[in-house]
Amino acid sequence: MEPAPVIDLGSLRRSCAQCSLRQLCLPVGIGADDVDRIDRLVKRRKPVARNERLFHTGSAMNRLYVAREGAFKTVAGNEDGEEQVMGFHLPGELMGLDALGTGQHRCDAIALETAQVCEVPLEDLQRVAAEVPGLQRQLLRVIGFSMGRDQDHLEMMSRRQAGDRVMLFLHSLSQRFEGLGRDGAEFSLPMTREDIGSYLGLVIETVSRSFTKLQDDGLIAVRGRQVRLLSARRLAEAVHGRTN
Amino acid sequence: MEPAPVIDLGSLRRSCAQCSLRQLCLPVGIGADDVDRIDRLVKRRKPVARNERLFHTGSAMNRLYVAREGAFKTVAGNEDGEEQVMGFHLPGELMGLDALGTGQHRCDAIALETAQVCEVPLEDLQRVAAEVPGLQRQLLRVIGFSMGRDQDHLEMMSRRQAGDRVMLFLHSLSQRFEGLGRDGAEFSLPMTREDIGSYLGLVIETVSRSFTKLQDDGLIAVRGRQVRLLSARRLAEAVHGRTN
DNA sequence: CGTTCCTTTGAATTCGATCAAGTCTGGTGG
DNA sequence: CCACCAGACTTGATCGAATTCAAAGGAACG
Repeated sequence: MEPAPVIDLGSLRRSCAQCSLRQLCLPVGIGADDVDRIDRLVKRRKPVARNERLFHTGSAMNRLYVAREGAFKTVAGNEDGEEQVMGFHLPGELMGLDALGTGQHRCDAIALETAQVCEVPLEDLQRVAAEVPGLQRQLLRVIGFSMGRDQDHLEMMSRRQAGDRVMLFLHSLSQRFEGLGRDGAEFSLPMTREDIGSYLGLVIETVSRSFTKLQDDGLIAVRGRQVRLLSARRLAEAVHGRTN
Repeated sequence: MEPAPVIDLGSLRRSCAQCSLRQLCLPVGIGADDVDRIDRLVKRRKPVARNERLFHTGSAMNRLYVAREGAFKTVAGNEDGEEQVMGFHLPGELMGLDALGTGQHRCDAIALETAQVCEVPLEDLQRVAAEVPGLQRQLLRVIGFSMGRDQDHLEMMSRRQAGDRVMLFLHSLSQRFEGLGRDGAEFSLPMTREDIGSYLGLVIETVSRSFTKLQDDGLIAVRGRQVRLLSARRLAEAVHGRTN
C-alpha cells in the first residue's frame, strides 16, 4: 500500500502558472494576470483510466482537451467495425480539434494509460481569446502544431517501405519526447504494436518484423515496449529520404 | 483572338460581398458592414499561372491564401528530391495553414492550372478577428474543415487496396465539387496521375490500372482526366469499408 | 506536324499481408 | 509462492498485390 493519493490531489489542483507544460500549452507568452484568466477556464477531471474515452465519434464538441499526463490515441471507426488510429497525443498536445469544422467529433479519444487532462470550454476560450491577443495567437499556434503532427503522420504513410515508416515514427516520437524534456534516445512506447500498425497502415506482424530488422541493423535496441535509439545520425539520414 | 480580358479585370475587382464563394469562405455568418472590413483586408493578386508557386517551403508565413478559381496542390520536398503531394486545394479552400505552428511554410503551393487567389495578411486578420466575434469563429471553422480534409486524406492512405484509395479519392473530390455547386457526378481532374499517385502513396502505373479496373467494374467512366461516377450507391458502399 | 508530356498496358519481381504456431509478459487466484 | 491465464509480441511459410522495368499509344502545344 502506498502512503495515500494525496499527492495526486495536489497535482490536480496545480494551476496553469505552475504547470510543467506551461511552455507548450496555451499560456505561452501571456502575462501573469491573463494566465490567471485562462486558469479559471480550465476544468480538471479526475484521472482518466486506461481505455477510457474522453469523447466519442459523433458527439458534439464543446471543449478542447489537453493531455497533461499520460498518452492518448484518437481512433476513427470505419463503419464496418475496422478502426484506424488517427493520432497519438502526448502531454501538452491538444485533442478535440477534429470537430472544429462540423462541431461533431470524427473520432474517439482513448487513454493509452492512466492519464490526466485539462478541459477548456470552447465558448469561454473564444471569448477570452478575443480579449487577450496573445491567447488568440497562441491558440492558432498550438492548432498549427497539431496540424504539423498530422502532416508528419502523412509523411510516414507516404513511405513505401515498412521499415521507413517505423523509423520515421520512432524519430517523431523521439522528437516529441525531447520537446517534453524527456529522454529522446530511450523511452517506453505507450501504445501496442497493433496501435502502431494501425497508425502506420501496416499489420502487426510487419511492425514487429520491422522492429527486429531495425535492431538487427543496429539502429535501435528494442525489448517489448522499451526502445533505445542507437545511431541518431543514421536514423536522421534514413528519415531524410535515403531509403536505406 | 478573344474579345479582351476585360471581364477578368471585372472579376478581380469583385468584393467578398459579391463573391460566389462567400458561403464557403471567411465571411459566412457575418454582418454586411463587417464583411466590408474583411473585404478591405483582402489583396487579390494577378492570375497565378500553371506551375507557379504561391509560397515556398521554409519561407515565412505572413498571409493566408484562399483559392478563388482554379486548383492548387501543396507539395512537401523530401530533401533528396522526392516530392510528396500533401493536399489539393479547390476554390474556397485555405492554403498556408501548414505554417501556423512554426511560422515557416513546410510545403510549396503550386497552381495546377491558371488560378486566382485571395490573400489575407495574417496580422490584420487576427486583429479584425478579435473585434468581430463571428469572424473568429468562422476562421476556426474553416481551419477545422481544412483539418477534416487532411483526415480524409489519412483515411484514404490507410486503405490497403489501391482501388479503395482511388475510390475514396474520387468520392471525396466529388463531394468537394458538389459543395462548390458543381456537378459531383462528372468532372475533370485538375491533377495528373502522378499527382494522384503521390497523394495516395501509389506509383503512377498503379493509379492508372486502378482507374481502368474501376471502369471495367462499371463504377466509373474515365477518359483521360474526364471522370464520371456511375453508381453513387456502389461507390458509397465501397467507401464505407466494404472492401469491395 | 513534330515534340513533349501524360497515360496505358504488359511481364517479372518484391515486399507486405495472411495464415499458423509459438513465446513472453504481467496479473490473478489457488 | 507458484501455476495458470489472457493479452501482447515474435517468428516462419506461403500467397498476392503493388512496384519495377520496359515499351508503346494518346493528347496537348508550340
